Amino acid sequence: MVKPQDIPETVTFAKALADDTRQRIMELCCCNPMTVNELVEAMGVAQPTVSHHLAILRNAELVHVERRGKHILYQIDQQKLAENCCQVARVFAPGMDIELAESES
Amino acid sequence: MVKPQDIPETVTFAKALADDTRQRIMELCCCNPMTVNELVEAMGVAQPTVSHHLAILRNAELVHVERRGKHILYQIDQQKLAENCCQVARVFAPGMDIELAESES
DNA sequence: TTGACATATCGATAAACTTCGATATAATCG
DNA sequence: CGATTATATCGAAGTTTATCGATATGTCAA
Repeated sequence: MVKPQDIPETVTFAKALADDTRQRIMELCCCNPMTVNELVEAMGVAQPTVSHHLAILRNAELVHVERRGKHILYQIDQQKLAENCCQVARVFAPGMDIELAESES
Repeated sequence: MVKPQDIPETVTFAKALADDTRQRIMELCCCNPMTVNELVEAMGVAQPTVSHHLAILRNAELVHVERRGKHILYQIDQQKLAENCCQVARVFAPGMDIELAESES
């Protein structure tokens, strides 16, 4: 129910990435948690717009979401993101070997 | 200069991937060259539709194109595709180490 | 040349997506 | 409780995108 089943994961992933505003949001919260308002202020777009993009990233399961009092913290799920990148490479470039090694945890 | 604006490469790449029809085309020609007609027959969509998607893949520089007499052969540029995957991971998941090693050459 | 085949481009249509103002929901505080 | 703050959802407008029929371009063969 959470994920429409006909659409391959690689398509959901690519669609989630396929917008400049979304990529800018992703860069902002790739390495530390950000509230929606912090993202709004950093981005210079309306709050519903940021919420909309965050919803898409949530659906693609590319972000950690954590309620912290009044605020909600968003942060990129780097593991998921990297795994999706590897999956894309495996499917469309099977002749290349892509390895995922965590640098720390 | 081949790339028009200040749209990041990662956005062009993600947009090129962000369609189911296109991903099916990409799977068909990821490992061996295919003519447009072969793709049309395998896909069950109209020829202009396939040409349209191939143009998008060309713009993203994700395919090799080779004229072979009357036919034009398309094949995924696996190297480029894998490099783009790595770039996406580097930008949005810098805490993960992604390595690209060719399995053959 | 002409004709046949392969692919690209054009133009129209419909569906999907982005954006934002207005409003609803949820949590906190007094 | 009511007021305030933070975020999500709704609805509309504008933009982009996918699709396909018609047509143009390019290539080969006779």
